Amino acid sequence: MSSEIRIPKQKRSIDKMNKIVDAGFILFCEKGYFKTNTAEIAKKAGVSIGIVYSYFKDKKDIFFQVLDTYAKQINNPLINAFKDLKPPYELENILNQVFDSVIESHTMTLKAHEEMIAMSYTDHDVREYFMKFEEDICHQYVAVLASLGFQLNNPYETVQIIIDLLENYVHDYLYHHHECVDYQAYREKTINVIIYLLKQ
Amino acid sequence: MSSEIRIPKQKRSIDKMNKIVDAGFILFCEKGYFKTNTAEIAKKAGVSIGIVYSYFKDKKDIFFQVLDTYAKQINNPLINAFKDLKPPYELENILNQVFDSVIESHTMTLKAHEEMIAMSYTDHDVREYFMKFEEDICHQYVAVLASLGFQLNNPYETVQIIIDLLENYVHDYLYHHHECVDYQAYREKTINVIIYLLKQ
Amino acid sequence: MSSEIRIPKQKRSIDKMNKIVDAGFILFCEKGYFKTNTAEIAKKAGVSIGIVYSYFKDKKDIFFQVLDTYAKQINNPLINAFKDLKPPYELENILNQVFDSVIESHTMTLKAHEEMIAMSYTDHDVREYFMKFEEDICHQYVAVLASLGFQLNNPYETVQIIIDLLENYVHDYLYHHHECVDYQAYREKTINVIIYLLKQ
Amino acid sequence: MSSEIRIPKQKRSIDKMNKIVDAGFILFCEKGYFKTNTAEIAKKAGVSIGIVYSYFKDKKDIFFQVLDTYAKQINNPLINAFKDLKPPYELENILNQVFDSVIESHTMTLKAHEEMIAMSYTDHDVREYFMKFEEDICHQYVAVLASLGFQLNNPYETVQIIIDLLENYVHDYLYHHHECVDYQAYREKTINVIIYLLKQ
DNA sequence: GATGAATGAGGCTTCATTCAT
DNA sequence: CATGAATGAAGCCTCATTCAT
Repeated sequence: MSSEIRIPKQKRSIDKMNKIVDAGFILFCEKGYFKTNTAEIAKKAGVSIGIVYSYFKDKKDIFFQVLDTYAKQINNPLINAFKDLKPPYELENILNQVFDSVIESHTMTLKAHEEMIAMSYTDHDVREYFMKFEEDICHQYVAVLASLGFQLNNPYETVQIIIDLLENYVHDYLYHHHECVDYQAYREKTINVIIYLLKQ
Repeated sequence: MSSEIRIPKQKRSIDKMNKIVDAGFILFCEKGYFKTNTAEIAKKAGVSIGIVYSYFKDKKDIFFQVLDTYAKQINNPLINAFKDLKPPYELENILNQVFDSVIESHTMTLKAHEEMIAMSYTDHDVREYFMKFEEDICHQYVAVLASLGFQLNNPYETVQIIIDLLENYVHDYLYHHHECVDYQAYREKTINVIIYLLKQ
Repeated sequence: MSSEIRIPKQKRSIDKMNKIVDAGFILFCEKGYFKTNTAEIAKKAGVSIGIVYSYFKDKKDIFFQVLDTYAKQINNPLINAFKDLKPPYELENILNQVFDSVIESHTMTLKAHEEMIAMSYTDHDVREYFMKFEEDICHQYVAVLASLGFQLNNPYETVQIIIDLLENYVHDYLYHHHECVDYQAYREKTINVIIYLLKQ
Repeated sequence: MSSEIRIPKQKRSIDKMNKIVDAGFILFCEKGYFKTNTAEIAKKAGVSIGIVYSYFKDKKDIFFQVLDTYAKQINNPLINAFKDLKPPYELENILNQVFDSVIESHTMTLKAHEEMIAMSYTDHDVREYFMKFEEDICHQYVAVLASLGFQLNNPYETVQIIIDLLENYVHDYLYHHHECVDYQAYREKTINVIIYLLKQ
């Protein structure tokens, strides 16, 4: 009979869980899931291995909690970008703000994002989680765009393309950085295309 | 140090190498690099573990050969798509053929592609390889488009966006398949955007 | 990188370390370093392989700890031999006591000594360690002889020769045992030479 | 039925055997027996692995042949040193010539000697061989000294000590080189002791 | 509850030896 | 005869997980 996983209620317990998740987040980002071991996570979290296994079923369970945390971190900035818009409210300005906001939040979580994707290719459960996450984002975007007055004929498809364009730009900009590419022109072109899509 | 890596010249040796690479390819796609062990690769290739290590320095070396094989598989179809064009030569028709061609070749190698990306996040050498590969593709596209008479103001940036749009579509279509998305409309919209980009 | 080497503080842990070192000591003596495997050491020590690697970085690290233990075992008897001297304090009597003492301590550690030497030929680090050890012994002998009132013109060189003579005798006596040699006469002759050296 | 070991008669075959033994000699000296593998030996000898196993039963068999070769190399110079003596025939001069001769031949074979000793600690057969070798040397020395007119009361024991003194000096001089030792004084003292032994 | 020592299966790799060509 | 590709047992080491204290 293995001991049950504790669901923490007390503040101190929640603190500990968070520390473990944070440690996992950092290490998974730095080294990837398979190259990170649980002892390291425990050490970085400042707790014992035993504690880790009293809050989490196994290593993968830690990963899922990290996923959740990551999702919240990435999710809010993206959507908030629209809510925090500053005038003038023309599309290009809006999109530039969104781009900046996404770049900022990605700077922290890009490696995380990649590790999640990496895992999602290999692990069925992660994949499931990830796809649900992407759908949520998609729905939120559609709602935000509707609230901004855009009446798109194929909102989900349009939003999917826009998200992809945005993600690809940010990704390339932050991480890949091919030498042959002028990233200012790249950004302008991407925004231009998004505007084209939104105006249909 | 001690044991040299054999570079096979004889047909039978090359066959054996290919079998190992193929086995690696399949297993890395199915289970990911870290969940595949060398014994499995040897077994699936129908050879002994020892022979694997006489052709490859280590497990990662197998992965690189798989990368190479994959790169060639994915590379040629993409470019050939333009060469095998059938009339009528209008842009939409051309792009539809390219999409079909890419979908077809990806069907085989999608999982591979994803595993490569996954690895590229974690492993520096793989990343290096992958970025060089992506740049090559980009240059080839630019050349093909030039030969087709397109005079783009920012060719590399435009091609980058086009490739991303294409990849994202194919990727989502083959793998993610979000329920809320109409993939026919998604495709049309994507092609429409690409045409918009090429007409600038 | 990942797994830290534990430095045991608790008695039980130190016991376990000692058991591993002892097991290593015995096995290295019996079979030599290269023919002893880590699983054997663990088994003889009555612990799991894992625990071996939580106390020692690798197999060679075990060897170094064995070296240390051995050095202490061999070192003290040698020097103590002079301190435990019983009257009459004439040189021949003293040397005979030293010979007996060294023979006694060597009986346990001779094979160890040899394995150390063997390793020192092959492994740079072991060699370094061993030479330092030999120098220490040499200095201690010089000090002991000085404290006994011997005023030698070339103390280090004399001591080096004496140590070698002593070691060779003990070694041959305990281990080689050539049939043509009368070991009583061999011993007397050796002591005679040492006295000759000390009287210069 | 494993194939018989070939005993080469033809010149070409003997050449090949010698090449293998030479390669083994060099590699065993450089890296030690356990860190040298048969493929390396074959390669350095310029023959195929198969050839190695047609002349030698196994890896250890190669080692024994190396031992033999080494023994002859080391043996002859030692004894010849006495035969090649140049006047004036006083003892100190003679011994100095012997020392030089031994140093010269050891310079080549010191590492070999050490590796042999190392092996002799671990391997029973090697040990047997080695002890026989040492006894031979001893007998030869006794004979040489007799022919030079020395009438020793315990010839074997005396020679044993002399050989040890000689070996230790050469060994320390060539290999250990402790900083605190003046090797000229060390040598003079050693020769002085040997003379003392021979005059008894 | 908390700790971290302990376990041991399993992964990667080497290499002495054989044998088909 | 000669070759060197092939084998696979065995070695070193890691690490997810458990459990005695």
